[in-house]
Amino acid sequence: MFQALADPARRGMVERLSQGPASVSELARPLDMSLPAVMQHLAMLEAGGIVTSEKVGRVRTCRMNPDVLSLAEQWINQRRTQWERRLDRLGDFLAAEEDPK
Amino acid sequence: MFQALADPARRGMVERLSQGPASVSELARPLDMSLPAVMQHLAMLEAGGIVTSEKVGRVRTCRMNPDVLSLAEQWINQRRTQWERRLDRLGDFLAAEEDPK
DNA sequence: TCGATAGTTAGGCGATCGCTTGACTATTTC
DNA sequence: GAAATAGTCAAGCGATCGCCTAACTATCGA
Repeated sequence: MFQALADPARRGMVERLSQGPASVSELARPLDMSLPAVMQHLAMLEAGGIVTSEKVGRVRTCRMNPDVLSLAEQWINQRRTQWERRLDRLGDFLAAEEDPK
Repeated sequence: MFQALADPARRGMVERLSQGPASVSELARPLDMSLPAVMQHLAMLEAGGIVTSEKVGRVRTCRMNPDVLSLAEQWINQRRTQWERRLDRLGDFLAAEEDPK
């Protein structure tokens, strides 16, 4: 699912979708790339759960799924804060060494 | 840099590093994988700016860089909240339609 | 100084990625 | 119902990924 965010074109699509649903060709328009290529990217975003889509008539409408994004966000946040807490404890320890009582 | 987080082995390394610096072989130990493979993963983490390392004597010590992680976190957070704000506005709009004053 | 330890370089190999073109299938719209 | 529209399937191709082994270098410890 980080996999899905690994490609710039796909991140572009997510940016577009973050401001509202879009059809496949709308997603494709700014992307200088064939439609099938866009579909493949879309498939990866769907595989990662970041995007869902449904087809009505001949147009497929894609929309973002914030839950999965929030999961990714949490994962990163946990690693980061764990590291930062560690730095803080280290700082405390060094301060205590330097000025014991 | 999302690229760097795309592989499970690398995420494992980041998890390990989030609880403190480690040598290359410490990172490799839980990973059922040859040392050169670990080095390649490490190189990608460094390329993505997520990890830095320095060699003293014969051991290379790796540590996490929270800044870049925080950047990724922000990117995700922005897309997600933008989408959620949109949903809120839409909800308000629908509520207003249903009960106009 | 000799051997063990920690890491590095190089080459190779199969799988996946990112993209293309060409052909085809549904839906509108006129 | 013919032509434009919106999307899909399939095959193929070069580049990159993820992994390996083999060979090598640089330190450290006894």
